[in-house]
Order: sequence, then structure tokens, then C-alpha cells
Amino acid sequence: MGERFLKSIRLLADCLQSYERLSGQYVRQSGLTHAQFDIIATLGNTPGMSYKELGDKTLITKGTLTGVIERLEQKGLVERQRNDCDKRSFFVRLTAEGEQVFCNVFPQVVKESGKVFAHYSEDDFAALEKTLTDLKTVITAGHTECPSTRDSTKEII
Amino acid sequence: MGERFLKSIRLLADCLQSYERLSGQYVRQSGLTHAQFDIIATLGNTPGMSYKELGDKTLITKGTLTGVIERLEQKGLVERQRNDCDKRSFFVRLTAEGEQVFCNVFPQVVKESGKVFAHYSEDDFAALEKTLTDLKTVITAGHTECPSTRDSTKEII
DNA sequence: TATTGTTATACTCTATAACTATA
DNA sequence: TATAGTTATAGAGTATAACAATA
Repeated sequence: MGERFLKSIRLLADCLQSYERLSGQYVRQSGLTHAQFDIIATLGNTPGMSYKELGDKTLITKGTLTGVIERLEQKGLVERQRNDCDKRSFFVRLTAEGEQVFCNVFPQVVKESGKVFAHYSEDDFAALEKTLTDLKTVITAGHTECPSTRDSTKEII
Repeated sequence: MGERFLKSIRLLADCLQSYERLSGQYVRQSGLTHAQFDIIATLGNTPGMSYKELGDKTLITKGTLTGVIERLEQKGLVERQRNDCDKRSFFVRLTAEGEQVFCNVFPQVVKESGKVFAHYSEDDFAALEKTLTDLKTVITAGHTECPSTRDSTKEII
């Protein structure tokens, strides 16, 4: 029937929910909200990007994004710069302090939450990644995607 | 090294995010918020459950749950009943109208968002489910889980 | 005309903690 | 004492739409 896929989606959600439950405490300890951490994680290891791009990647709408970025700016974790090419647009990037948060909070979250994968082998990971990559391709086919989907490790809440 | 698993988590998040983007529009059309739909979906096809159980399954804390359930009650979609055995506790279940929403909104969301899986075979699904079930077991091992995790199709946003 | 980001509104969710009532 | 749910508070995210500046 048509709903055969639902079980997989539910499992997907369960996995992510469990992981979030696992790592969420460490994120919260850093004083960042889910959305803020999402932004930090998305900007980490990139030269920065526009609001538009950030919104596309995090599923946060532009109106909301203004507020989220504002709070991060107040905390001194991100900075904005007018785009010279397109003066409507801003370039958002992590400040030095933001990079530091990224580099401190991230590893701690990673270290603690990654313990459950201790016994995974290289092959286990490779197989899992292949499965998920294929799945992503299938699901993403449903909506025309921005081709610039990069590898910024994000949504690690 | 220790962060090898991150790629999988990110893929997991990407998949779910893409699916949410795909199905989210239909959820919103139903007039339900993410959290409300989550509750409806969790209660669907069950005889009902306590706040405690609902909170455990949806990751919504009890303080918040009061508000969410309240709004659903105002909409006439859920009803509460004192538990006779433990008078501190409530039993929450879908009303007839709630069941109807579950039975109407759900299939539409399912139908539209399931289209991308059109070419998946029975074997494809079986393999995917096995991978995800194993992954869930691993991740869940990190925190002692309530043993009553049932099959209420939820988090289908 | 279309797009980027801002502002404004109204609502909803969130974390947290103190509280009531049962157990 | 511990647990189920309520209330209160302060902050944050959300959808939506009207708006400015720029393309």
C-alpha cells in the first residue's frame, strides 16, 4: 500500500529524537537554543553565507531568522557584512568567539553523544551512510533543491 | 576518529528535514502545529495514554504538555479522563473528531509525501527498516528507555 | 516585477521552578 | 518522600503579511 514508507519515517524520527535527547543536555549547557546551535553548526567550517542560504539549510523562515541572528549577534557569536555584489544581501559568518563556541561545544557534544557508537566498525558506518545518502536523495527528489548543498555539519542537536 | 558517526547523524537530520519540508505544508493546511500534530499522531490508533507517557514519547515536557493538550481540547480533538486507579493521573485520548482528523489529515499527508517512494520495492523497505531499527537500538541504548515504546506512528511531520 | 532582508502581530512552544493533590 | 499534573514566568520560535531597498 501507499503507506509502507511510514514505518521508515517513524524510525528516522525515533533515531533523531533519541539522539537529540542524548545530546540535548550538552547543547543546553552551552546556553544555546536548538535554533541557535543549528545556525552555529551550519556556519561552522564555512566562510559564511547569506540569510537566504541559511534559511534554506535550517528550514528557518526569513522573518524568524532575523531574530535568531540578532540574538547571536548580541552574544557576539556571529557577524554580518553587506554583500558588495548584491547590496540587498548580508553575509553572515561566525566571529572568532563563535568559532570558539563551535570548536568547544561541538566536540563535547560529539564526545559524549558518540559513545553509543563505540563498537561501530568502519564498514558499519559506510553501510549506514550509503543507506542514508540514498534515502536522502530519494526524499530530496520531491522538491527542487538548491544545488549548493554543502557539507557543513549541521542539525547535530 | 570519535566523530565518524556525525555524518550519519547529519544525514539522518537531512532526511527528516527534507521529509518535513515535503509534508509540512499539508500538516499546516490542517490547522495543526507541529506539536499538536505530533500528539494527534501519537494518540492515533491507541486507546489513549497518560500525560507522562505522552511526554515521554513526544519529548514535550509536562509543563508544555498542559498547554498543548489544552488547545487540542478546546478544538475538541482530545478528551481527558481521570484515571481511577491513580487519581493524580489523567487519561488522554482522541475524541471522535480527533480520530477523524487523524484519519483525514494523516492519509493526505501520507499520500502526497509518499509519492517519492513510489519505486521502492518491498525489499528496499525491509532493508531500510532493518538499518534504522538497528540504529535506533544503538542510540537508544544511551539512555534507559521506557519499555512500553509502542508502534504509534508519530513524528510524521 | 521579483528578491533580500526588516518589521509587526499574534500565537505557540520551551525551560524552569514552585505549587497542589494524590501515592 | 516521590510522582502526576498545574500554574507562572520569561524567553524564544513560528507563520504571515506588509514594507523598504535593491536587482
